[in-house]
Amino acid sequence: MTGRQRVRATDSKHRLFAASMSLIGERGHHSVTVDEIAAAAGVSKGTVYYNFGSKAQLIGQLIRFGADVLFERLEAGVANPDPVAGFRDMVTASLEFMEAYPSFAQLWVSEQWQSRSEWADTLEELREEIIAVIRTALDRLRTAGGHPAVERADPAALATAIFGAVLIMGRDRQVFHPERGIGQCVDAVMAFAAVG
Amino acid sequence: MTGRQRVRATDSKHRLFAASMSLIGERGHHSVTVDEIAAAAGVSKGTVYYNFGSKAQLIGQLIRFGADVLFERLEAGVANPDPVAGFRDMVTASLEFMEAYPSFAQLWVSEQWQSRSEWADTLEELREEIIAVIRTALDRLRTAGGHPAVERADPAALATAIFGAVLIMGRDRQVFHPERGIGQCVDAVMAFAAVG
DNA sequence: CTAATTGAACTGACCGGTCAGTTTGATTTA
DNA sequence: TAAATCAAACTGACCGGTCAGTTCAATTAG
Repeated sequence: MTGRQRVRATDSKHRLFAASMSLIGERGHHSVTVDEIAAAAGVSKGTVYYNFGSKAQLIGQLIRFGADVLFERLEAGVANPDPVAGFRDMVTASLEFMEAYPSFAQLWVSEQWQSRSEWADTLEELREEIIAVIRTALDRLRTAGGHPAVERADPAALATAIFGAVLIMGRDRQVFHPERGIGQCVDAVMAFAAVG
Repeated sequence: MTGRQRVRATDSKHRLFAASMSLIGERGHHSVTVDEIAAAAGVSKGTVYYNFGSKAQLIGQLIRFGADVLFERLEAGVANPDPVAGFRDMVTASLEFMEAYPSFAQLWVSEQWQSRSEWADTLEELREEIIAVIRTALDRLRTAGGHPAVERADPAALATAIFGAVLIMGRDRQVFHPERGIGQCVDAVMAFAAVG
């Protein structure tokens, strides 16, 4: 409870978080072992279990942490009074987030559409929230007018398409096209959505 | 090597293919065991190894099989003389394919962006080919004119965005929104791409 | 006859999880 | 001020279950 005791614990947790983040981002959580994570964090295996209880809980906390950061960043986009700029901010924030927390995108892409996943419920909730945010941004574009593409399609389906485009765009950048700048990706999504 | 021998072999292979397809599509290849696949195919475990050599090779053949079918279907879209209709056909064919072979989408989504994957090379090649097909369709839209959104953005990035939108759309349908028709999804992508 | 298949037992590597013991450093005691 | 105490933090050897892959004698089918 005192400050000094927390120093070691917090440090280990952070080291483990960081190690998990990069290892899982690169290779996926299935092929990363707890021993590897511990080694990469410069900590013993026991410490992982002391701090997190299980591999699944470690990943669960990783997801929850990532979700908090993501929504914090998305809010900034929603806050922008200009609908088009707000939309752009939202897309940019998403891609920046994926760059900063690569394992989040990896986990999402590999676990979201699997019923048996440990984190299926958390991820599904999260997905609904994100779709809701996108729909809000689309609604604002729609009421602003001048965006026929946005006005035409089923809002839920359109939001899913945008979500997919951004998610895969971000993941693709990380793995295959690191030379592709975030701006370039944002432009492609904006052009795609014909709201540029 | 003779015809009659192939009859039984092919039958077992098909049964195993079909079983793998649905099990992996539902739960992901990591959580599906060889014993389960054999049982679902109504075949002994030994037969799996007799016919495929290993789990990885079974999945590899699954991927190659799926790829063949996919490209066969995509060709139909590319063949359409009208660029817009061709684009629509391409998207429709992709979504129909994903519906018919759910594990393909599952494998893709969970393995494509992972360096350590057994099938990384195959999947990467495949991805390049698909991006190329999408770019061809986009080029035709561009030369046809009247699609400012398509003309504006970086072709490679735009193709990736479309790829992502369709992939996630299809997977989302399978898992979360089976009530959403393929037509509805196609409309959303077309509206998104502002080529409807 | 031969290729294909069966099924059941077996191997062994891998890996998540455990736990008895050790380290650390702040606090108390004499 | 130095020894004793304490609890949190940490260690790493070890355990046990799981599962891919093997083996093989027996069986079936063309």
